[in-house]
Amino acid sequence: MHPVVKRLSIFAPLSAEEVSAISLAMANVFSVPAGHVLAREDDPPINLLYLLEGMAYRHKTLFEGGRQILSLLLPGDPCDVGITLLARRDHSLTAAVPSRLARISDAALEQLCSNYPRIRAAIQWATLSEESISREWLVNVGQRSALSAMAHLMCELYYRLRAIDLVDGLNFAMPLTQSDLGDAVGITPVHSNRVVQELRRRKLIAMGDGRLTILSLQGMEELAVFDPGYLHLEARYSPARRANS
Amino acid sequence: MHPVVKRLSIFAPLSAEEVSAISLAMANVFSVPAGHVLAREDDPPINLLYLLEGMAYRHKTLFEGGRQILSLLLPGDPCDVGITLLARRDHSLTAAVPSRLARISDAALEQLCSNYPRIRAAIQWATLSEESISREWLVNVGQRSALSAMAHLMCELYYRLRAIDLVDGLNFAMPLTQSDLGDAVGITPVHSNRVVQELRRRKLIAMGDGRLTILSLQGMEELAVFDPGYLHLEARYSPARRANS
DNA sequence: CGATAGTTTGATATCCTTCAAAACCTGTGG
DNA sequence: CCACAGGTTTTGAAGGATATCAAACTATCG
Repeated sequence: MHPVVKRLSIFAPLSAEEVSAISLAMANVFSVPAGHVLAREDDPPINLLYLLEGMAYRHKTLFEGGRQILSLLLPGDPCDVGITLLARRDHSLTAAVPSRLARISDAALEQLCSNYPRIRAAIQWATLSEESISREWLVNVGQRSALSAMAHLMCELYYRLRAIDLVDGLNFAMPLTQSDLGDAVGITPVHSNRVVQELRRRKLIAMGDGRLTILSLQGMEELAVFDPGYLHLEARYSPARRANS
Repeated sequence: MHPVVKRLSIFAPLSAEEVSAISLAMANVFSVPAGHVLAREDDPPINLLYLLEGMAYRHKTLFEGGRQILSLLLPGDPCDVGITLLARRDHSLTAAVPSRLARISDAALEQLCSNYPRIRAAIQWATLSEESISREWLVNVGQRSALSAMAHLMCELYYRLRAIDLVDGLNFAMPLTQSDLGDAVGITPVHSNRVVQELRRRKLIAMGDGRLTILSLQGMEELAVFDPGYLHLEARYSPARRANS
């Protein structure tokens, strides 16, 4: 299934017509190597991208070398919805692994959305859930210990990848270096390494070769005090909700 | 001028008709006392609010007492655009001071936006700029020292309030307690106090009685390595940009 | 006037950073 | 096949920033 369809289907099932409209709109596909900078801070905001395969991250780099990873983009995630309303980009976007993306023009996206209101809603929903994830990251960095924050990040990745069928049991592709992980949770690469080692020592994870295995999901969730609600992955139109309205 | 109009006018000047349409749509006004919880985590997302006067903040509270303030809302800021697409709220919203707000139904807002496309764009822009601020907060908490982060937050407040004409020179209303400020930059109330004292000692700020004065904007900006670009407050349709397109 | 919230202070503990270097891994060119 | 370069992981030692704990002080308010 098309990655974007897969992603948006979490929000609401899409009709065959909607599915093919999406595939059609995402025709302009290209590939980039690992480390490729897709967009740079201060660039004029022209690219509307959808990640199809691989992984990318938003980040900001500081004065004296510090770097903060702001969010991780997984297959099907929209990269910069609506960004053309801003005068310039406030952060960069780079591919963490060799990735495939689709470029779509502002106009074409608007066309797609106005033809298919449910697609508009689904894309808005995807954007809202990315914002929710950002908020949780702020909690991660501001309130949790390094160990707990790292475990939390790994749990998040597991749930997000599982939702788009990209996990194999408790094992999944995780191409980020320990430095990258550190930059995501606001710690030093050296400390990131020690944290990863501690997780290994506790038999909670196994990691290497660009893959991560969660050995004890329960153990990780307890350590992180992880509650997947913020990912908004439950079916939006669940029976429980329907009963309320 | 209506606070929402003032806020949205930063994006683009609004016609008299658009101005009165906004005022009309925001007719359902109510007041809340300081500390009033406007919406709670896990609540069903029904309220669409606009802050008219005062100050509010989004926050998450943890297991064992920790609290992270996720963002500050100033007059004219939309509170929860689009949130009805989510099954439940992932964070709480509370008023920091006695505040006035407008409640507007999902349908009425959609009506307003579809009648006036420029208003839709302006609201989207306001949402995008709030997201940008959130990203900078992540940098604040993850990468800057407590002193630098606190200075950064104060600079941000100054610029945001200035943009909506709520500063008096370098002095403005800042009703947050030192604890609140600490929860915004991810530090302890005790440390927050020491940081504030250090800023005072360096003659960079004066603070008290619910007001903050920046004594040296340059000094604060240097300490924070502050660049207001992420606030996206420059006129969107500036001569410089027009020349490009 | 006592109660409650916010601010301030001091002493001590701990988490995380910094610095420096070694070990390891992978791809490249000779 | 080896040597080498560059990036990543690992280790150790030491310092610094922030947390924690406990208590005093200040202001505000009914």
